[in-house]
Amino acid sequence: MHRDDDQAFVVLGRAGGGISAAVLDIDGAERERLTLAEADLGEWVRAFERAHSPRWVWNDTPRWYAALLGSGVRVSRCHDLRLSHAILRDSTLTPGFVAHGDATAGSPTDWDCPPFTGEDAPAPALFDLDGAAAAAGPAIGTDECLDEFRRQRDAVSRSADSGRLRLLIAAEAAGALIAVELQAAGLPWDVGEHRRILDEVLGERPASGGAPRRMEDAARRVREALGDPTVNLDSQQKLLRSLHRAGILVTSTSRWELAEYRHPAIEPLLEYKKLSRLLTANGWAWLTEWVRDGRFRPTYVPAGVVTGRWASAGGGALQIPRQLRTAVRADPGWRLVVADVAQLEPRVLAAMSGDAALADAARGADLYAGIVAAGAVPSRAEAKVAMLGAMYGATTGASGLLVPRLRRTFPRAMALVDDAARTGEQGGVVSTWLGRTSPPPSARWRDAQSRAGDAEASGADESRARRWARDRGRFTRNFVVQGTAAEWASAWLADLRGRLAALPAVAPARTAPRSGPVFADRAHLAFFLHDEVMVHTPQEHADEVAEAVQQAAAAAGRLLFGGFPIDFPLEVRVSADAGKD
DNA sequence: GGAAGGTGCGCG
DNA sequence: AAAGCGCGCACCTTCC
Repeated sequence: MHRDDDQAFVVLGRAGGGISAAVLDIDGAERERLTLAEADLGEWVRAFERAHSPRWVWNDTPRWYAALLGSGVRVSRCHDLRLSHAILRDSTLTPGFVAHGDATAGSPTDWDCPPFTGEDAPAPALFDLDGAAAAAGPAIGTDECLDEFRRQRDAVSRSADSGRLRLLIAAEAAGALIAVELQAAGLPWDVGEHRRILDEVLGERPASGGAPRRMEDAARRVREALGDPTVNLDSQQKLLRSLHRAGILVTSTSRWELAEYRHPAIEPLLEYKKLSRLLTANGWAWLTEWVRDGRFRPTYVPAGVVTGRWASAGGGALQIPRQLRTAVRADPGWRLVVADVAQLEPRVLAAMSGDAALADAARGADLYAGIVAAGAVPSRAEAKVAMLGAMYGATTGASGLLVPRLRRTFPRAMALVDDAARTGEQGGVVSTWLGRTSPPPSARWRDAQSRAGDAEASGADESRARRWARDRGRFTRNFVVQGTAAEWASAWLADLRGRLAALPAVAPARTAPRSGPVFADRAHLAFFLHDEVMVHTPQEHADEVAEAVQQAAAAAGRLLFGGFPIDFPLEVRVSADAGKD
């Protein structure tokens, strides 16, 4: 795992009819340029990685790394130009960073584009997008990539806080690698258990293709109670009218509002909605479409959310209902180590604001109990609702009422989110701990604000401007906390990935081949969701993995917040394997 | 027949 | 119709 400074970076891109690799030293000076046939890329990367462990620089991680992983080649580090570009373009730490070849700052370039998903181009055309690159994704020529890489390095080194930006960019790149690896390894999914749940909850699936038995049954009871034998329960408008005719004067068909009424139609209707959700979101069709060979392989989209959180595409990976969690099951002889962080966002808020009182309250496993102990509010339930209200910007109701009490007890933490809200309301931008900056307000938003200031502004103009200002304030208030929590989570994942890679492989007889060539013989990440990870591991390494997950959390805390005394306690569970129940 | 918007609900 | 942030997806309706 040594690295020599003469081969610190390799920029990969297209040139001529093949692929060219620019080898750079630690100062970014080019030492060598190689031309490779596409078919030789995997073997060359494997050898170069083993010899030099460089940071691989490429336009867009999924475009390159999915194919490499598929041929069994893993890399330890990369620099994702597209993701870094998005950070540097908006960050207030790099005000001079303007898109390449772009006369007017802010107008989109090749680098401002969604990630490659494999869907906009057939697999054989993976590296075959020469001239069409702009439409389908970021620039792909080696020279263009090298150019952009140097501009990004310059911008970071000139920045007011290059240390934080380097951390952010490295964490983002690690996340990009991990996202591809998560999809390649997949989440072990027990199809039999999933089907058992469907049969039990929904009832048997009729051969004719109609709704399953229990759903039909619930629907029939609703129609009877409403005296409306044909009403379509899936049509919000028709259902609403039918409810009104039956004297149920709801203003929506949401479950929380329906639950407030007493009528024989309510119970079966709530039942119908619950079953219908399971059927349409995660029913038999979902299983057929998304689970192959015992693995659920969604596409993860790092920084797919403005705050830097990950999004997902396909299969609703980030919305797997708790109801189905028992279908997530390790291969025989393997275990799933499932870890989640307790109250990540308020802990991050304590650290980034340097609020020692909130950090004290966060000592131990339950931050909300600590808030009660600090005397801010009487009960845990109130502590939770107040803290969420403070981070989301609640102004009314129980939550809004409690927030001022937090302000008295934790003035520094509350000042940070209140300042972020004020800045947003005034049209400004805010930044996370590591320097990801929120997008500026839209032209529509600014127009609305300036129109409200005109002498002839109507009352409607003014109230709309105020409402939009408050909406934006709640967005920026939450941005700083949610975004910094995402940074912590990326650091956690990245550190954990390194620790897992250091664990030994298992013997061929003990492998999990469905996890793919790179991960079949070792512990690997299998799922990630904001503040939760799952690691699929040979059973004999489960204890070490559990320990690694803990150590990675502690390391992430130190990496972001140095010596500031803040805990990130995890709940860690080790599952049984498919052989037990 | 498809795009766009609304509604509702799953996750954090 | 959430009060109070961020998403993705399915379904219905409207419009072209």
